[in-house]
Amino acid sequence: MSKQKSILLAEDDDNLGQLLQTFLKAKGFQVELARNGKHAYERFNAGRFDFCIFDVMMPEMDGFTLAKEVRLIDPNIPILFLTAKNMKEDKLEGFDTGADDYMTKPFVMEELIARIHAILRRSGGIEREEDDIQTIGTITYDPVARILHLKEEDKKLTTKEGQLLNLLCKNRNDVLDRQAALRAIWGDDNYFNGRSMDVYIAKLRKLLKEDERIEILNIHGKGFKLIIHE
Amino acid sequence: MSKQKSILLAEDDDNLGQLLQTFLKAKGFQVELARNGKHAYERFNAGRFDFCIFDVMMPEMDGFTLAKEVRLIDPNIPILFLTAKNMKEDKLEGFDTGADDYMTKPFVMEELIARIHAILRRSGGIEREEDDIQTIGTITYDPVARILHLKEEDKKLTTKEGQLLNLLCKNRNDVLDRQAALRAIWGDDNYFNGRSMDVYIAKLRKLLKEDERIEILNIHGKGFKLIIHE
DNA sequence: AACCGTTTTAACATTTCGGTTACATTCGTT
DNA sequence: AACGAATGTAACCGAAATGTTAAAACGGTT
Repeated sequence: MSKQKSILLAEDDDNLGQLLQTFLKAKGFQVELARNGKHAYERFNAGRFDFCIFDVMMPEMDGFTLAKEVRLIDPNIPILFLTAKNMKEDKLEGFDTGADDYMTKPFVMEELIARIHAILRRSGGIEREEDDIQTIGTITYDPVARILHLKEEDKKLTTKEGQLLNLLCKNRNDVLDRQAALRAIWGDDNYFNGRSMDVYIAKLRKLLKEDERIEILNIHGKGFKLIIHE
Repeated sequence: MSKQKSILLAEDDDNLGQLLQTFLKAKGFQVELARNGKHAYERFNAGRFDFCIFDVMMPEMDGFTLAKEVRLIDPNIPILFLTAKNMKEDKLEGFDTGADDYMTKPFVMEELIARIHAILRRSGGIEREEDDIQTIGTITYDPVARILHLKEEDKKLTTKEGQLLNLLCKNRNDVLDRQAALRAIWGDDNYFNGRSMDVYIAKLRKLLKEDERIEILNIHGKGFKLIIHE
C-alpha cells in the first residue's frame, strides 16, 4: 500500500479551513493548516509535504507569491489554488507561477479530492518514484534520519547540513536560489547567514567529494547547483 | 501453553468499553480499560502490554495521536483501531501510523477475537520469538524481574534503570526519542529529568560495557540508540 | 534516629553544533 | 589589468547538549 500523503493547506477563512482540514483528514491525508501565506511558508520549510493547497487571497502573503517562494525551494511540488474570483485571468497567472490545478470557490469537496488524486497520480508516476531516499551518484542520503551513506561509513549530518543538502537534492541539476535557500533554512537572507551557508556548502563539498562525479557548483550571484556528471 | 496476553483497551464509550472488557476477559485475555487517550498513555507507560485496541475518536487524545506516541515508546507493539466512520480512506491513515488492523463499528465480537489472534500469531511468529527476556550481546535482561544476567553475577536493576533499559531494547538499532522516553518514564520532559536520565544512561553504559560490542550512542538533540556491533 | 537503597541535584569535563572571523580565490565589470 | 563584490575554506569561539562522578535528598524499615 502506498504511504499516506501530507498536505499543506493555506486558507485564511477559518471556517472553510477547518472544514477542509477535517474533510481531507477523513479522506486519509495528513493535513497541516496555515492561516496566512507567511505562516504557510514557515510550515512548509519546517515540514515535509507532498502537496499544497493555497487560497489565492490571503493576508501577509497571497497565494501566488507563496507559490513562487515555495517553488524556489521545491520546484516539483504539486500546488492547487483556491480562488473566489472566477475570472479567467486568475487561471493564467496561477498556472504561470506553476500551478498544477485550480478551483473556484465554492466547490464540491468530492471534486477537490478527485483533482488531488489526479495530480498525485500524475506527478507521482513520473518524477518522484520513491519519495525519500536520495541517490547522489554512488552516495545515498536519507533526509529523514539525516544520514549520508558513504562508501565506508554512515555519516550523520547536523540539522543545517541536512537541510541544505535536502534543498540541493530537490533542485538537482537546477539552480538552488541563494536568497530562497537562506530564507528557507535560516529564516533571513542577510549577509552573515549567507556566509554561514557558504561554510556549509564547503562542508558538503568535502563530504561528497568521495564520488568524483558529484559537484556543487556556484552560479555567481544566483545560488548553487548540484550536478552529477555522467 | 503460551502465556496469557495483556491488552490495553482505550474506549471512551463506557458501555462499549465495559462490554468489550468483559468479553475479552472471557476469551482469556487480561484487559485494562482506559477512558481516554491520555489515560491510556499513562496506563501504557505504567504497565506491560502485548496488544492495543484504540478507539479513534476520543477526548483528550485521539486514537491516532495516541498510537503515534505509543509507537515512539514501543515501535513494534500491535495496534488495532476501532472507528465509527466506515470510509475506506480512514484505513490509510490508520495503517500509516502503524496500525496492524482496524475495525469499523459496529462489529461482531467474534470477528474482533479472530483478528486479534491473527495479529498476535503474525507478530509473535516473526518478531518477538519470546516476549520477555531480552538478549543484548552476551548479556541477558529479564524486564519482568528486572534482572540483568552478566558474565559473573546477576545484577538487580532499580526501577528507573530497568525502565530505561527496557525502552532502549524495544528501540534497539533505532533512536529512542529523548522527549518520548522522558514522558514515558518520568512523566515530564523538563530539563532536570533530562539530566537525571543522562545519569542513568551513564549507569547503564557502565553495566553493559562488559560486552565490548554493546554501545549506547547519543544522537545529538534526538535521543539514544542501543546498538550491538557484529 | 540511624540505616540503606534509590533517585535527584550539583558540579565539572567533554563534545557537538552553529556562527564568526580572517584570509585566499574567483568573478564580473570597467 | 584593476578593482570591488561574491565565494571558498580553515580556524576559532561561545552556547547548548551530553558524559560522568560525587554528594545530597528522599522513602521506607528497623
